[in-house]
Amino acid sequence: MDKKALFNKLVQFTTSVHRVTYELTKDAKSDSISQVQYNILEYIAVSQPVTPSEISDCQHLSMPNTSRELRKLSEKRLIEKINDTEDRRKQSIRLSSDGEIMMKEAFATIESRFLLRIQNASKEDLEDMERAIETLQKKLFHP
Amino acid sequence: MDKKALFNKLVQFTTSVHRVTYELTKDAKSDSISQVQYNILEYIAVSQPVTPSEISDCQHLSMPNTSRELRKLSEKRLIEKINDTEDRRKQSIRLSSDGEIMMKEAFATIESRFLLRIQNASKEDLEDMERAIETLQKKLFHP
DNA sequence: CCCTTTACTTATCATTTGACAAGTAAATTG
DNA sequence: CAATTTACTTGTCAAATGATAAGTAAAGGG
Repeated sequence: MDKKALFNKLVQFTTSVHRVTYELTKDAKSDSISQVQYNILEYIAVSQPVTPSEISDCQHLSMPNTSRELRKLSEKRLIEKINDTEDRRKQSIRLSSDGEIMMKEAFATIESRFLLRIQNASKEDLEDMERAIETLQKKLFHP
Repeated sequence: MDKKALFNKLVQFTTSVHRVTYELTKDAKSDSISQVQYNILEYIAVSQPVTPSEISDCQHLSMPNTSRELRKLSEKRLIEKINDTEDRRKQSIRLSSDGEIMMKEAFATIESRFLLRIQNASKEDLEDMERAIETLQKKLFHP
């Protein structure tokens, strides 16, 4: 098996993944927040509690810009900042109840589109997909 | 197999794909062009010749914004616009020789990082990955 | 206890991106 | 051939994003 050929398949594959991700998530976010703000909320939703530094690292945002966006999300009552009692420089960021509701709705939209996409898949197809995802996650998209 | 469980695996998986894509492509583009401009060039590179309308559709850009970015890329001598002889409203967009060189370099950077990532994969691993990609492409990320 | 580092904030400015209104020119259609 | 549609352009404006300088407050280390 040629590694160059695998690379070319990967390029095509990631293009497909990005396209499908776009289709599943298109307009799933509320109009009241920007794309970057949505990305931050999604990250918080799956990893909470997180610190501003972690958001900065994982979302590839500078600390000043992270701080600004978190302030906006806080003003919109979508997140809560809790001061760390151990290290008072640190903050703990969580979704507020409004934030939880917003993200729950977004995920529900995305999931329903996903279910539509695989509606015709057989039991065997689903198992194949699951195995394929695990293979790639382990052998190619590992950390 | 539970479809909800598969959905959760997919969410994690696409996050991984996006992360690895970021790592492979980070700083691969020249500083002289913006991210959107790079995306357009990448699309042209793999699909040329293309029309401005196709770029607009596939890159999710309005026609006015597509037109502006193509003008900038043209001014930077990275693409060439050729008027269609059949339908004189249409244009055919291709990479210029400078554009070809720029994209060739970018792809070379990305490919070398990819090779580094799979350097320890066995022949069997590579075959597993290829099969997994084909499975997902066919059953999940189809058009 | 000073000095340095870490975590985060504030302020500011430039660039990029997105959106809309209006326009041109060629093709198509009735 | 007039009216409509298609393909693309130009101009303009606002919002989002990115980058940098400077500052605060707490923690850590000699």
